[in-house]
Amino acid sequence: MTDSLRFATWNVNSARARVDRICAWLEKTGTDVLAIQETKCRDDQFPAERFTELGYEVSHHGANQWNGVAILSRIGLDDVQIGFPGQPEWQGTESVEPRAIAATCAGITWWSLYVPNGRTLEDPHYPYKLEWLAALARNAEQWLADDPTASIALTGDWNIAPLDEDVWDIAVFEGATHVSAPERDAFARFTEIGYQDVVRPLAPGPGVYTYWDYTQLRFPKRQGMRIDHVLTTPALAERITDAHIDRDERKGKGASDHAPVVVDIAR
DNA sequence: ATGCCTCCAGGATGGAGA
Repeated sequence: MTDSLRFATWNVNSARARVDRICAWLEKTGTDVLAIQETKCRDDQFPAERFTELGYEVSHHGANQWNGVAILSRIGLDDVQIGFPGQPEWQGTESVEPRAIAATCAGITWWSLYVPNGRTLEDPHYPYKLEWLAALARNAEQWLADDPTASIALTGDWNIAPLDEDVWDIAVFEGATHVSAPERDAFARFTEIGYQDVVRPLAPGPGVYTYWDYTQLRFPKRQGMRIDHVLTTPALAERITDAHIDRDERKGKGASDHAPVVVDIAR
């Protein structure tokens, strides 16, 4: 029993291809709760037993080979929420994509979010991304209004670099998604309603990233993006004792293109 | 050195990621 709990979020880029690495990482780091994005599988394909063997409870939400989110917890996993009220549907479909799941673990509601990519500024996925974020913000604002002392974390792959220093060369991203003003405004909305980025103060940039493209030697060249974030309510922010990005996990054969983002929370 | 992309479905190669 330590005096702090370890929570994390990680876009694993396939749960099935990454399960050995995920298990090794959980054991090595002593992580209590992990939000996973891009599991890329159906519920029946998710390697849940690999995690239950290690003492974790598991909740997964997936539909096919795209998206997919999960929560693992070894300190209790209650009140699972699949998606959020008003979560937009992708156009032309009648189903909501599996991009959001939450569970309450030791009194902390930990969301695993996979924000739509956007693709290009002209693509229909771009307004979808903005609508998705606005709908999430409306819920997040209401949760805090309902209980100003709530311990809620919005974690995952936001697909937004909030500051110019969050990409290795802002000139390269001229006219691209992830850095556009509407996306940054959509992200800033969460701080306006009271949520705080609890990682940046403890892992300041420049040159601090959570994602490196597989191509063009982006990782060894240190050419990455900070697009995975942990935003919390004020009551939870007060309990953060440490935070870091586990850059080493991006190394080696079989790595995800994202690194885990880790937050330590006082009991 | 941290190293030239990887995942999925399908059964070849193309879509998606960012």
